[in-house]
Amino acid sequence: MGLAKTEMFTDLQNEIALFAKVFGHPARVAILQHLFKINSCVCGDLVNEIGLAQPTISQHLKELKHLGLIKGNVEGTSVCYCIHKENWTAMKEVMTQFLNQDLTQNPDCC
Amino acid sequence: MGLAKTEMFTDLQNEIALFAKVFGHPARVAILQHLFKINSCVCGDLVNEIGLAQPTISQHLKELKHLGLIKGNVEGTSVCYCIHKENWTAMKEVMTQFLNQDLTQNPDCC
DNA sequence: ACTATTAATCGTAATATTGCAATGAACTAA
DNA sequence: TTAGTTCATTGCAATATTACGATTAATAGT
Repeated sequence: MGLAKTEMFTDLQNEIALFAKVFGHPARVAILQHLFKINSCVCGDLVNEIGLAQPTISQHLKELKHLGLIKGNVEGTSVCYCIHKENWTAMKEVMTQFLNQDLTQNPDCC
Repeated sequence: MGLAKTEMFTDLQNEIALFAKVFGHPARVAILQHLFKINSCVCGDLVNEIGLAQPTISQHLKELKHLGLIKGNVEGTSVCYCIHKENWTAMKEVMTQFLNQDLTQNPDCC
């Protein structure tokens, strides 16, 4: 199949899964880390920084942009990318709530 | 290809990606949320709770167990699953650091 | 206009993921 | 032992993802 049955889950569950999925590839993790690290926005330096071909990086950037986590600005022939701060913060809120579910409630059973 | 070139990324980047990947499916998100919610540990109630077939749930549980996020105990004919608290906390630490990268540093560029 | 540069898109091959029917393994109860 | 229950595993079909060469589109410089 390879097809997630999203209709049987809540909006929140699907939202968490979508965000998590985009972090589920080390290249996208590396791209985001680099965008956080570099003071100015970066364009195709990412292709050199990360060792993947230009079309591959472009594809990963597209996915990140599609989820709203980064934004890109055309500057001449190059494109400048950076973190979309508001959306990142909103995403962080959702993911943090998921990660911080209460562990103290139940005694260990297994 | 369909094959992530993990060797060109850091251990941390790969670790984040692996954790994120397992959260990248709503069924696994739902399973974890249910394990957090239910006071006692759950076995095949998950099959009823979530609307997927038994082999499918079993496969998702296997992935969660493989990453160490849950543990399972055989109890007669049924198997009791619950969150692996120590590992969950360790994972949360890694993911939280990734999510909490500093946004205040750079001015918006785009 | 011509060329170079940069990045998106297209097309395609290789691999991974998802879902389930069928089966198997382990235990329980009679 | 036999039958029933529960869950894991196997095998397979459908779909998704990843990666990149080739091409295209847009801009800049000459």
